[in-house]
Formats: sequence, C-alpha cells, structure tokens
Amino acid sequence: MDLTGKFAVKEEVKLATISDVAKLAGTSIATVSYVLNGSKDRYIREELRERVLKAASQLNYVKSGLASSLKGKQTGVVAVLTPQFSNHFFVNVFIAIEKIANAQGYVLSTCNTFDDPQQERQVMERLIKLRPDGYLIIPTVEGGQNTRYIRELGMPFVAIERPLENVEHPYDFISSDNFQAGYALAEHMIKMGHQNIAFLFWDTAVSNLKEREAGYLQALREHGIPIRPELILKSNITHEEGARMTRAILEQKDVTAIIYGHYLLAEGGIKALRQTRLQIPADISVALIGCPPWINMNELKVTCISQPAAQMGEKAAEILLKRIAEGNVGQREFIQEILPCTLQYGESIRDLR
Amino acid sequence: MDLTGKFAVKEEVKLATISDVAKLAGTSIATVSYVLNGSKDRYIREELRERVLKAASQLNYVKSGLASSLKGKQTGVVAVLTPQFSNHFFVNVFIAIEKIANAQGYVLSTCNTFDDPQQERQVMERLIKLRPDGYLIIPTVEGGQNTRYIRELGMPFVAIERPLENVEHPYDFISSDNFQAGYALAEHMIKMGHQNIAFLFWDTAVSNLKEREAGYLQALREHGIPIRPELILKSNITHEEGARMTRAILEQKDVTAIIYGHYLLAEGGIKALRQTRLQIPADISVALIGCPPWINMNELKVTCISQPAAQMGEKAAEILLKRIAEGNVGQREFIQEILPCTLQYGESIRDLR
DNA sequence: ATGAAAGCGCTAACAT
DNA sequence: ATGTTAGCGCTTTCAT
Repeated sequence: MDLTGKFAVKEEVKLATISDVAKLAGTSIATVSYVLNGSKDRYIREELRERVLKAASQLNYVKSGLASSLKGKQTGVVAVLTPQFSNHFFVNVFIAIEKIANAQGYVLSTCNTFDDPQQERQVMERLIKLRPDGYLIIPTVEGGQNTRYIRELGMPFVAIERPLENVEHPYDFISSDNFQAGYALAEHMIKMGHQNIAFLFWDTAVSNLKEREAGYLQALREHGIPIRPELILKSNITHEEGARMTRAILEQKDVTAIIYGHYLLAEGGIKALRQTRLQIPADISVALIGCPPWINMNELKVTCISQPAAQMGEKAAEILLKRIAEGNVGQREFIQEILPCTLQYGESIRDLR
Repeated sequence: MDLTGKFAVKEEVKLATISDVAKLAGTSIATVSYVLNGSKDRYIREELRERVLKAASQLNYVKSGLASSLKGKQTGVVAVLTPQFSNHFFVNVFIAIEKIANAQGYVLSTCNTFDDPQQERQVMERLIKLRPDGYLIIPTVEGGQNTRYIRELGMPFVAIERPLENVEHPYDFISSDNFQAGYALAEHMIKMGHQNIAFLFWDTAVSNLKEREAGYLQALREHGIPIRPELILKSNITHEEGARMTRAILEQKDVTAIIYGHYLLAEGGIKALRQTRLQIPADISVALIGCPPWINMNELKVTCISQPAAQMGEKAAEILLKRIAEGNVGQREFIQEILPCTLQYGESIRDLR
C-alpha cells in the first residue's frame, strides 16, 4: 500500500455545529444543548433525546470548546509552565500532573521556559490567550514578575519547586525540601567519617535552591566541622562545568568526598573521575542531589537524594483543580508545602570509620 | 515572610475585553482590533494608535483566543498525542516538537494515551474540543480508528513512529527505520562472530515495530545463519519480563548474544544478568534497540541503536506547521519518511573472531 | 416539554 | 480615517 502520493483533501473544513445537529434532529439548538450536556434541569422526551443523540453521532459532532468557554464555561485547560523536558525531574513532575489532570478530564497546555524569564513572559502570554482554568508553574528566577498578572486577575495558579522572588502576597506553593536534601547528604557523609567534603553547585539566583548549600553548611556546623570555602564551587549546570569543577577540587588533596548539588554536574563530574586513576568510592566518595534515571542502572549504585517529583506534581495539580472547582474567590487559605526528599543509599561513599 | 494564611482573592475574575480597551481609549472596538493586530489594511492616526496601545497595556489586556478563534482565526494550538512521558524516546520526540512549535508561536496541548486505544479515543475527543490547528500523533494500535474523524474533517495531522493500521488513504508519516534497527544490530553481532543470537521483544500488534524482528531475521538469513525460533521470545515490555526472558534464554547454553528489542526489556535483562555469575561481554553479549539515558553513564558502554527522536519530532512538527500554513486543502502530496537509526558502538559485545 | 433569542469577545465587511 | 454591526457556536433565561 502506497501511503504517499497525491490525495484530494476536503475543500471545506467544516465541523458540525450545534445547529447542524438541531436541524438534523428536527429540534432547537436549546434542546440539543440540554441533551448533550445531560442537564437534569430540563425534562426531554425520551424519543427526542434519542433523535438528538443519533443526529449528533451521525454528524460526528464534537462541541466547540471555544464557543462553550466564550459563553462562560471553563475551558478544561490547565496551563503548565516548566523549564525544560530534558530534565528528568521536571518530566516526572509533569507525568504526575498529567495523571491527575487527565483523570479529571482536563487537558494540559504546556510551554517550556528554558529558565529564561523573557521566554517565560512570552509563553505565558500565549497561554493566557487560551484562557486556561488554572496554571501550574515551575517559575524562573523572575517568575514573580510574570505571575503577577494572572494573580491580579484572580486566576488560580500553583508554583512548584521554586518560590516567587520579591512577591509579598501569599500563594500556593509546593516544593521539595532543598535544605534537608543538602543537610541529609552532608550528614550522611560525615557519619561515614568524612570531613573534607566538597560541594559543587549551580551558581543560581533561585533562592530555595541555594538552600541545598545552606543545608550542607548546617550539617558541617552541627558536627563541628570547619567550613572551608575553597571546597565550595559554583558555576553553570553543564557536564563540562561538572567535569571542570571536579578536576579543580581534586587539586585539594585532602578532599575525600564530593557532593554534587545538581545531577548535570554529577554526570559531568563522575565521567571526569572515570578518566582519572581514582576509584569510587575507594579513592573518592561521591553523591548527588537528584536521582536521574541512570542511578538505577549503573553498576555502581551512586548514593543520591531522591526528590518527591511525583508527589509534588500530584499535590500541585490537586490543589489547583480544587481551586478551580471552588471558583477561586473569597477568603482563602493558601497552601505552602515543603515535601521531604529521600536519601537513597548507594555504594559510592567510602566508610572511613 | 509568611506565604501561607488567609488572603482575600478578587471577588470577580474578569479580564479586560476589547470593548474595555476601546472605552478607555475613547474609540471603537474595530479600531482597537486593527491596532492590536497590526493590520496593514487600515491606516490609523499615530496618536490614536498610541492611545489604544496605552489603554491595552494599562488594562493588561490579552485578547481572548477563544473569541478570536470562534470568529474563524486559528487557535495557535497543536495537539500532541503520545503514549507516555516515562519513555525517554517519546519525551525526546516531544522536546523537538516543542522546539519547532514554540519558535513559530504555537502552544502544545498534550495528552498521554498509555498505548490504550480507549484512552486515545477519549483524550482525542477532549483535544478536538479545543479546535487545535493540527495534530501530532504517536498512535496506538488502533490509531487509525481514532484519526479517522480528524482526517474526515480535513484537519491536518502527522503520524509519528507508528503507522495507522487498516487505513487506506495516504497520510503524513514520520518514522524511524525499525527494520534497519534490527538488521544493523544483528549484522553487527554476526560480524563479531556470533551465531546463536537471541532476540527478546515486545509482543505487540504495532506493525512496524515488528519490523525490528524482521530485520533481525533478515540479517541472519543473509549471513546463512539458521533461524532458531526458540531464541526468539516475546512478551510485555516490563523490567520483570525482560528479566524473566533473559533467564529463560540462558537455559539455551549455546546462546552467546542477546538483542533486546526494547529498552525496558534491556533494563530488566541486564539487571538480571548482573545477578548471575555471567560477565558482559566475556560470557554473554548484549545490545538493545533504543538509547535510554543510562547508556551514556554506565561504566560499561552498552552497544545500542539510537533512534532519531529529535529529527523525527522536528520533521513532523515542520510538516504539520506547513500544512497548517497552507490551509490543508486541495490536491496534496503526502510525505512518508523513514529516518535511519544509528548504531552506537559500545563494549557489550564480545569479539568472537 | 420545548423553542426563541440574547450575549460571551472577537474579526471584518460595510458604512460614513 | 474611524465607527457600526453581523455573526462565529455555544449556554441559558425567558416565553409558550
């Protein structure tokens, strides 16, 4: 069967409308509307109802959400703004969102921001055009600026993982516990007998991501370990920088362990380590915040912090859909939930005790 | 700063409309419409134009895509139907789609089908309600049934990776070369001196995925290697089944190599192999079709077939957007493109020569 | 029990 | 150069 080649496409693209259905069924558009929406407010003769249903199915009628929403109905659309889908964490959040939204009959309209506030602003405007019923947003550093508008309109949104900077009003917010993530990993290493622990991270302005470093510092402090600023390196989150910072940190001969604050740095760093003579964990211990898919396929199980991505996506979607159902008006209790991360034990940290 | 707590939300959710803008600017809605759409068909006094622009920005006006589209304009929405985002391949296709669509100002509305025709039917109807300008679809086995409707309406769509079964008419289709994938991997193993090569795959009805097996068989045939049906196992694509089939195949003591036709089977299988005393590739050689993210982080680089996901997504999106721009009417040349996969050499196949 | 008609926010043809 | 208005496909109030 040849599936290429010329083929005549319908000249006129025309979907059946409610009045087409009414005409075919020999009734009014009001009746059709009531029948198809299964309204209880109106009794309709069984015979007529069936005629309408038959006409609709004959015409393959699917009602226009545009017209319906224009008339005041919800659009059934949830807008999702997320940095990018090449990051497994964001994808996992999205999967959970889709699960919840889909179960309740919503459709997701999504745009990536690439962590660029300009891009975020642009796609947000595109999404607003669609008049979604609500927004789920993993904001950029300037997300607060961009959510201002949808907030002022009273359209519900839930921010995920990153707080809105410079925003005074309360808002719904679901995040993982970044402080605890840094703390737990550092403490685990300390308890394994490590003292000179390097911390490699993203040089970001996102306030709560910086908490990972704060957690690391706090763990050191609490265990009376002097903080050595030269063991804390920050840069962009790329494989190259992960590798570069790893090599730089190895200059400090007394470092026994490295914490990667971001999975991209870990990937670059671990690959760089493999090119040295150093063995993990015999010569150098490593661990990371985040749990990329390779963790579970690697021969050597790397210790990591698993973020509650699925739980976050579900929670955020549930809150949003509740807001939408409630109508998002009046006095309201805002939710701000910080979900704990999980330390996933591996074999990449040497026991120095 | 306490971000939780009660907070008064606007009672009335009301976006500024075109007539609000007109009123504030002291002009008619027609003028506002022409100004904001930057129409060349109409001259407007510079002073008035600026007044309109100012009024619009003061009111934070964003035009309703609903009303605009209802009036006949495109929605700027591309519907994407994809099996699921837990599969890296589909995510990579999606990333590429988003790149192209976004660059041209489109928004993606997406639903997962979980390879379930029922679900596909349901979410397709949900998406049709939005009146998207076009559809990008990685179909289920019964995708042909479900695309029938959008095709009859002359709404453009492009099928990706899986052909529409039992569909007579031509349609746009972008796929990877599944036959070549199976062929290349089997041939590579044969050239490395392997003869008793097992093939573990998905027991699926998707016709062109079966081509992977056809390619494998063809390679054996061409190299005069007898086909042993007992070395071909098929089941569901889960880690458990990958492990089970792997253990089953190891009963055949003379098998020297295993081809996994799907990455999930490979993941389960390779983990199962690690639990035996067998070493890869010393005792058993493995390779897979697909290139999951762990491939590039594993200590042992596993040989695999890399599918052109990004290229597929880009191509499909470009074709669709072209169709949309052209209006999808009249005589048309349909495109059916099968893109080659790449053999990514690793260290998981023993050289028996 | 059912139909007529107003109106949602736009675009564009038509009028001035 | 700008304003008026019909109409896109629905929902819902008001009639009958």
